Amino acid sequence: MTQKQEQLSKNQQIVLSIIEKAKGPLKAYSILYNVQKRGIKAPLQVYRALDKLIEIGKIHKIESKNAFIACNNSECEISKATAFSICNNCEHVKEIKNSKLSKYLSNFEDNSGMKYKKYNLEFFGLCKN
Amino acid sequence: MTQKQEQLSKNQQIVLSIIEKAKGPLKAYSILYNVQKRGIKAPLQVYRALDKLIEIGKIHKIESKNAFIACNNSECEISKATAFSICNNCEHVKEIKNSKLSKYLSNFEDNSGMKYKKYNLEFFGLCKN
DNA sequence: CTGAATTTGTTATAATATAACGTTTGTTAT
DNA sequence: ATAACAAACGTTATATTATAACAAATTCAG
Repeated sequence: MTQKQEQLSKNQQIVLSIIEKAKGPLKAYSILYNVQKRGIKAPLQVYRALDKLIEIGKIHKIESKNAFIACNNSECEISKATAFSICNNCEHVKEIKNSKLSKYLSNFEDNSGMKYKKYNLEFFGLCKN
Repeated sequence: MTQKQEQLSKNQQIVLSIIEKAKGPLKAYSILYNVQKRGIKAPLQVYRALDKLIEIGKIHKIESKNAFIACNNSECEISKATAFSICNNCEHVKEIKNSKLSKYLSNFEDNSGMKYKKYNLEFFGLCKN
């Protein structure tokens, strides 16, 4: 039956732990500098780990910032419905958990008849500053 | 009173016309190759025009593709509420005009109390292929 | 006209991301 | 255990996307 082990590889663990410890989204090369002491030397090693972590939903990419953040949604296995709140002033980013919003967007259909399998939403504003 | 002229500069016109003629989103360097015969030689000239065109809402950036598309929303003066439909297969991209959706998102508030001034939404799926 | 702001042109470089190779490790079926 | 396959690794080079810095030209309100 082959119970799939779904265990992260070494590089994936290293990259994930850095992202999870961070207070905000991290850029790929900033991750790279942070993990060089742990043996990861090349951008590609970071990008490969990032790709995998995104694929399994452990992290998300903030497209408007080219940065990566840990998933804040405990049930998120595959990230196909993501929404973020981004402060234009302090750069703070937070994943929005809102079941009404996610239901609304997951069920959204426009007149094209196209059925959407995935969405990414980024809100911008100012937090209390 | 200074009726602001709001006329596009030469480079801005050139870049805009290329984007408007295109069937889909264009990448910055693809725009550059397309306008070299018209005297624009350097990436920065393209990026500056793009920045301005985005600022005044004539075009939008598709963040997940690093590509630029003409605004499809005649009333769009400043792009602070954008939604796109993206086909994962044929790469077709279309701006979604849906007043219910835009109202819903423009009025969205989460528990953080943060008021959002801008959003960008990208839907992914498959069109008829 | 004049000063301020915007746009331009140009060179160089920064930042982000992937191609192509061969090797190593992990998993599954026999 | 071991062969076969898939996944992850390491490495070098390079592609792609975007901005810094500076000086000159243009536009425009007063």
